[in-house]
Amino acid sequence: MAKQQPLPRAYEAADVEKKWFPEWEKSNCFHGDPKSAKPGYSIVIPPPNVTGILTLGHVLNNTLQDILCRRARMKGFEVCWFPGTDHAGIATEARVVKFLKETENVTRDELGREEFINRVWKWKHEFGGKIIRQLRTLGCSCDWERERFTMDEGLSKAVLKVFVQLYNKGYIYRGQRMINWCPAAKSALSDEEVIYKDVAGKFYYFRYPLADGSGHLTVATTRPETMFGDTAVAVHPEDPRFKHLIGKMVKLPLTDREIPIVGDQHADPTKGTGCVKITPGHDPNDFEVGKRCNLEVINMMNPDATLNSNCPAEFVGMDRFAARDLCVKRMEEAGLLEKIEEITHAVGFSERGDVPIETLVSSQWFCKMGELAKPAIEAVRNGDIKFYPERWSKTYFHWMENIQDWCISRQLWWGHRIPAWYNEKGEVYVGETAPEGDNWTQENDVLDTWFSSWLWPFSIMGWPDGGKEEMEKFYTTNDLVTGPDIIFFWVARMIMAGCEFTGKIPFHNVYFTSIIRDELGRKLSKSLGNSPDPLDVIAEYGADALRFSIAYIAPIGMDIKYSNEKCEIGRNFANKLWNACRFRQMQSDVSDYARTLISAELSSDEKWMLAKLDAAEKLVESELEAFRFHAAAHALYDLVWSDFCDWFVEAEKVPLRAGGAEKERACAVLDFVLFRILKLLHPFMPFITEELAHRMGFVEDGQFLDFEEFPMGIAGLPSEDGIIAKVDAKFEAVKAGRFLRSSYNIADGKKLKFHIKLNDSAAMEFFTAEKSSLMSLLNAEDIEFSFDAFDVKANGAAASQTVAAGVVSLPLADLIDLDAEVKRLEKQLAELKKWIAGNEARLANEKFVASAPEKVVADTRSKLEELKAKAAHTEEQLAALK
RNA sequence: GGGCGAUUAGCUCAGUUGGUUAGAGCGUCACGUUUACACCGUGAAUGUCGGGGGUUCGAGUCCCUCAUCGCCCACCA
Repeated sequence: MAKQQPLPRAYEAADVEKKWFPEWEKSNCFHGDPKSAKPGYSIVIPPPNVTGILTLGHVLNNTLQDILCRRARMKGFEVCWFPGTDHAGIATEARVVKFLKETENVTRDELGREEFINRVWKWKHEFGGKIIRQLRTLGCSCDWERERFTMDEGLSKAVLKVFVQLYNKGYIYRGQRMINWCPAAKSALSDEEVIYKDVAGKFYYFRYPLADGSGHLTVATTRPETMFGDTAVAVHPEDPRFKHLIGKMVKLPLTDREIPIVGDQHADPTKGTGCVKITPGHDPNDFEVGKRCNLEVINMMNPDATLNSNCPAEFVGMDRFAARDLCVKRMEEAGLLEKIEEITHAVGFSERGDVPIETLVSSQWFCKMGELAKPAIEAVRNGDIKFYPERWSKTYFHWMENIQDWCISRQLWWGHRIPAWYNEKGEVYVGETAPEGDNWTQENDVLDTWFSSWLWPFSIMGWPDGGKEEMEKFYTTNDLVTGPDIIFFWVARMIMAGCEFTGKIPFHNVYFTSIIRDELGRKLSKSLGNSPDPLDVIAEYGADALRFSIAYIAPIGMDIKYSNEKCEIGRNFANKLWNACRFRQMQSDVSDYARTLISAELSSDEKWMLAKLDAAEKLVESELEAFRFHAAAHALYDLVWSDFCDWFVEAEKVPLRAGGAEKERACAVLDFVLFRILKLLHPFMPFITEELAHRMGFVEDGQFLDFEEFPMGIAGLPSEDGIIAKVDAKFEAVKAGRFLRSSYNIADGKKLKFHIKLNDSAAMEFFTAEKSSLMSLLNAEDIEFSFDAFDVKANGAAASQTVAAGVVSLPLADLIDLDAEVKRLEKQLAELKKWIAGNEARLANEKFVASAPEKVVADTRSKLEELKAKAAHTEEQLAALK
């Protein structure tokens, strides 16, 4: 055994946590060796943005992954947790553009493409990946040697290979289509990057005069400024009000253009005015109408959402919102504004830029997804991949079964440049390397960030060129832990990529975490200022406290309402554990029994404790197996605080006081239990458990808890039938005695005499044997056992409480309030009678007896007997007092 | 419009396939410094499990319905 080191009085997390991470890294604890003989276990981290800093969302996510990894390590797996970061095209480019403006007052375009990209790399080396360092503070046991970045050479190679492969297969194509455009990033976006928000808006009713002067049509729109892109007005072909007008022309106000009235089923006679202005260049529906009716497509906007030269002169260069106001003003002046209605409507915003997006027709690269989705749907449907909670598979199927082509090109510089080249003849060449000859120019666009992220589970291992051993050992990965908000962006696409490029699913289980909100249920965000910095929280409470608290409060598949005070759960728990160990150290040096089951005779309390521990170990294992982290945390909390500290440690003070062999045995059991608790708790609270395991001398220097066996039930548990019930009955009597004491406001410190009436000789034997234990737990001066009720006539009044084993009485001749005591007993009796009546009625019901399971009926019968006995005791006490 | 989720003690939430008296933490109240721990101990109080209906011997748990809140998806001028 290692020598134990004394513990300070209170647990100070900071020093301990600072100490262990370097130790673990120095000893290479977290390295996943593909050559190992152990079975492999792997997780890939959801790569945080390289620009990112640690948030509570990351804390939750990575704590859970760390719990899984450390547990797997303890269970004997060769564990590899692959860490890394994502280049996050739009976010990073925007971040660096801002940085360069602030520091050097230069713009992206002034620098030029090559120099700008250099600056981004420079920024990345200097400021990026902060989050990776912060994850260590949290204790994450990633294989840090394997940190990767989505723009690393190897991962970029994977992107090119995949692009070319899909292009050659005919899945990737370039085309003119209606896409989502972010005016802030000045780039195309995928459908998933558009977030719809309900905002207050206005519905403008405009009059478009008929060209022949015979009147006007009224159209309603929320986007007046797009009228400069109008190329028709549509009415329903069967609408009696307007069908005769089809084929006529209207004069487009504020312009000198005339546009036709067309008949199309898109115009719904029941909505608005029944007439719709058609802007094929800026609305997906209108685009379709345009195709059907052969209309011209006019783009009336610049990339930054100012109006372009297709608009009247005074509008050119004007921002879209300013243009809207001016447009309305001009219409009003022209007497063509009929009315304005206030409405709330859904407007698409850019996820990153947080500005309203524009839909417009543009030439972009797309990836057909239909065929890719098929095996990915099947993998989830047939259970090869399981979602936790399962219901997310519904969301997955819905999206996958209606999957649209993916717009993968972005008009950015930071990212994987599309490996396509054009020549003067208008030919296109797509390949992993540039074509021969110098008349080729490369495509300017880069790929969507997710086009590299979807390859993460295998590109991070070295695919396609390297990483053969890693792929062999660690791919398919075991579990993925991520938020449900990126189920489309990332999870679904990874499954498709895994199936397509490796022929294997990328992971077996997906655990979707909760979303963390503030106390008021609002999303955490920088702008609201309700997003606590986890590093501040760690500084105040400790990383273990934060980890444990967040696991403890994280329900499966629901939002978490978080506040810093919640971390008190974990902090107090850590302190409790610390002091339990400190108490043990105060008794004697730690024994050798910590690693082996004790062969000596055990007390009932000790057998009880081992049985409880055994059950808790099995429970924690089964909960973790089902990804029920919070249930596992609760089981641990109850085991340590309630079973171990409140009952067992208090009970063991008797043998500890007795000294000699008694004390030795008690210490041995305490050590055995404590060591197993530390191991069980280690995945949740790695720092304090490691510290205590070493300080207690359970683990030698240079050894670590990660490589101790994870407790999953005690082999060779010394069993005794009904031991838990027997000891529980003793504890029930203790509670009853304490209740009586408290009812009369007698200080805990005052020694009292108790009388306990026992039901039968078995109880008598057990309670008599446990007398010193009972006296200690009750702080009694003496306890008298008897088969008879306490003799009130001879000894004066007493307060009594009926329990399963009999009746606990506290003689209080002088103090007792007879009336109050009678009232209390009558109340107890009335309650008992109520339950008796209920149980009797149940048993009198033939259908119950006939159809309920035997065990339920038997339990009801024995419960009834117990209740009747209790009632009889209570009546006896009552009679004696009267 | 479609889908999903939530509604249990003052607050935050557990409650696995229906089974006897629905639990915990925080907060509240009372007592307390006896060999760990005041980041503590002992005890107490508090619930028509959102409303209504149904299935069942038995419903917080299953079904229907309504209400409120939240999220996701959907092309709606």
